[in-house]
Amino acid sequence: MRRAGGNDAKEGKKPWKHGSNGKIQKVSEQLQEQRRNLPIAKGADALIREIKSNDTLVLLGETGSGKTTQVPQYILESGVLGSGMIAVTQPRRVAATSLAARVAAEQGCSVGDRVGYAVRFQEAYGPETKIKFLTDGMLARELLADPLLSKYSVIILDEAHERTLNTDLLMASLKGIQEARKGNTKVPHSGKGKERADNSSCGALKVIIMSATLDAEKFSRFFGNAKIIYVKGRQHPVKIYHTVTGQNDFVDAALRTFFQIHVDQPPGDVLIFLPGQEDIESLEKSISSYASQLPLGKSRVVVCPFYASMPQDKQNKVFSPTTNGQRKCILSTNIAETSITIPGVRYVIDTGVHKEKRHLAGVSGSGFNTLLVCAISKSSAMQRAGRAGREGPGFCYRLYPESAFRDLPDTSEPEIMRCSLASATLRLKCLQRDFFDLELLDKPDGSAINAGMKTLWMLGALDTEGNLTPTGRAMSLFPVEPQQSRALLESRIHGCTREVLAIVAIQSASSKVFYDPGSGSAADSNEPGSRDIERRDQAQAARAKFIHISGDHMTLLNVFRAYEDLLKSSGGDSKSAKAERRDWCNRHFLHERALTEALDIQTQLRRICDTMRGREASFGLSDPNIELDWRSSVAEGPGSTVEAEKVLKCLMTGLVQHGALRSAERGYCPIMDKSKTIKIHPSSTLAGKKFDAIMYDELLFTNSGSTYARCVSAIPTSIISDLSAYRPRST
DNA sequence: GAGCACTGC
Repeated sequence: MRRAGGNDAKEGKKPWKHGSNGKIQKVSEQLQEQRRNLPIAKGADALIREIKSNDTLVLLGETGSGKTTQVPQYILESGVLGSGMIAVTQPRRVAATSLAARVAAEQGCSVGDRVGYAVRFQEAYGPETKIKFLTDGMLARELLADPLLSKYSVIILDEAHERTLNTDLLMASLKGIQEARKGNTKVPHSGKGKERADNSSCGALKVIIMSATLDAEKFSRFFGNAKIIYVKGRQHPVKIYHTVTGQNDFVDAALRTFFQIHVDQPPGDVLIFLPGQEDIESLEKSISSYASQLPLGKSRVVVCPFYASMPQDKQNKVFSPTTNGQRKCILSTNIAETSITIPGVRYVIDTGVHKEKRHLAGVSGSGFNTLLVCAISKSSAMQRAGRAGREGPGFCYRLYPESAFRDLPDTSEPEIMRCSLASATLRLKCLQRDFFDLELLDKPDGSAINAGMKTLWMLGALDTEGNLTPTGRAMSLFPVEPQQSRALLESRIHGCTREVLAIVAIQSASSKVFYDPGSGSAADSNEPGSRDIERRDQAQAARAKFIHISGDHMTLLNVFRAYEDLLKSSGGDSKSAKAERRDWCNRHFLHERALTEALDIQTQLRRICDTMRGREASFGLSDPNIELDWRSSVAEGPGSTVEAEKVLKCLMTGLVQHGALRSAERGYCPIMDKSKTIKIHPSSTLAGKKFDAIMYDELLFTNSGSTYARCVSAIPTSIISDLSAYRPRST
């Protein structure tokens, strides 16, 4: 067990943890009082009766009902639990950790004792833990090691309406697990029905699906008409306005609406939902410029852009209180819709659009992604409006007519229908299941399922019959995309695991490494235009020293190495060391968050390599004498041509489907779909350059109408033939 | 020459 350290900063003071005994008692009484006043508290006894008499329940609770914090405690206090644990899943890490802190406080214990949590890189639970908050991805991983989830007596899937891929897959698995643990059927993961379950040991499993929207009936039907229980919420009323006609230019409409509010309405901050960075920056400029022309005496406007890929210290501006008479105007992407709550918001302006990423399987498995601006759903619109009513009555201005709202789909399409299925298929194959035999709330198209299978076959993870190979089994151990775990396994043959591991770690970090300055600092500049170009030139110059001629993958390796060197010279957690690292990242226009996350991932992957080392034979990997040792490094050393060639060779085994050849008249053509023409994304170090063949992490089709290859490397001439002649093989 | 919503293992 590992104790949490990182979460304390976010929670601020925790008197119940550090105070005297008397103080603990006092805080606890206040908390108990708050608990008793929650809307769900009135029905607690009835709820427990329902939980006792039903295996599965659907709990439909509005925001502010207290369902997530209270239901696990009711179950714990009612004694229905027995010797097992309660798992409560969340789509997001912050939710899991902060809920654990809250519930531990209400229970009067420390996080990690009776109440704990588990998210990637961070966990706090022990032998005493009865309530465990965890991300849905974490429970999905646990399922691979323990297909009956035998540690748990009750599993609560919270925020089920968000329909994340992992929540959907868990729901499908839980149905089978319940049957198996009752002893009625075979073990759910023996799809072919060979074995009988030895399942009486862990007892029955209760499942509670929690949702905030209209999906309750669908969940209920899925679980054989499970009982639905409704819980009232507690939200302040939000008055909603629609425009009379549709708006062509939502940025301009948002600008005008903001100033109407600013001039006519009483104090309160304004939150504007926009699709992406570009619109946010453009609106930021216009609002700042008009605000500076307002007559003196009118309250000043503080404009706060807010999107996930913004540096952390700039994000913090959103949470800092304004001085008297100022009005904050937050320009945000979807990040403020669910992930983060911003205090002080009284007015919401909803453009009605967002950016949506979608994977298209395409013909012949030539998958590519789209990132397009499109209309939101009704539940998104309601969620956005609700952001104005967190602290008091609020107002929501929708920049579309009421008729347009009525035409919106009820909910957005579940992730399972929009993403690549390769990774999920690999996990299912490890449980001897697949998408064809799995009962799901929504089933992806056959073409999407087949494309996922084909990818795994080309990587050598499945054989021609679709059965899991030893390579596939080994790949599944790594919490990264199959393309990357495949490259990692290949690296043992070329003796460059250290290098490939670093690249895989940085690739799978969630935030990007390079920071592209937009107009971020333009608001306080007199000549925004020239300032922008200057900053961009600075960024390019700072980046130049990392560039590797072969392209983005080796460039990422150089960045990662430089950061590792920096850590060696100024390691430690001292204030000055941290400041030095932050300064270094800022000077080089790098996101420190991406680099620290990559370090965490590197550590995690190394640990998995360590557990596999020497056990290659047990995975059936060919030539068990070649170990997967993360210390093995290219003998010729960093910067050598041999190094780049070996590393790129490994990466290419993962990117076999992501190669393109240059045609004289049309730019680059993907080998999987020669009818298509693609460009190298402008963010790439290879943008505008010409090579015979390239490989890339991803193809992205955007509103500009072009398809771009992102994260691109040139394929060394010596191995171009490997690409077209590729046959799946095992490592 | 031109651009990358949000999560998660």
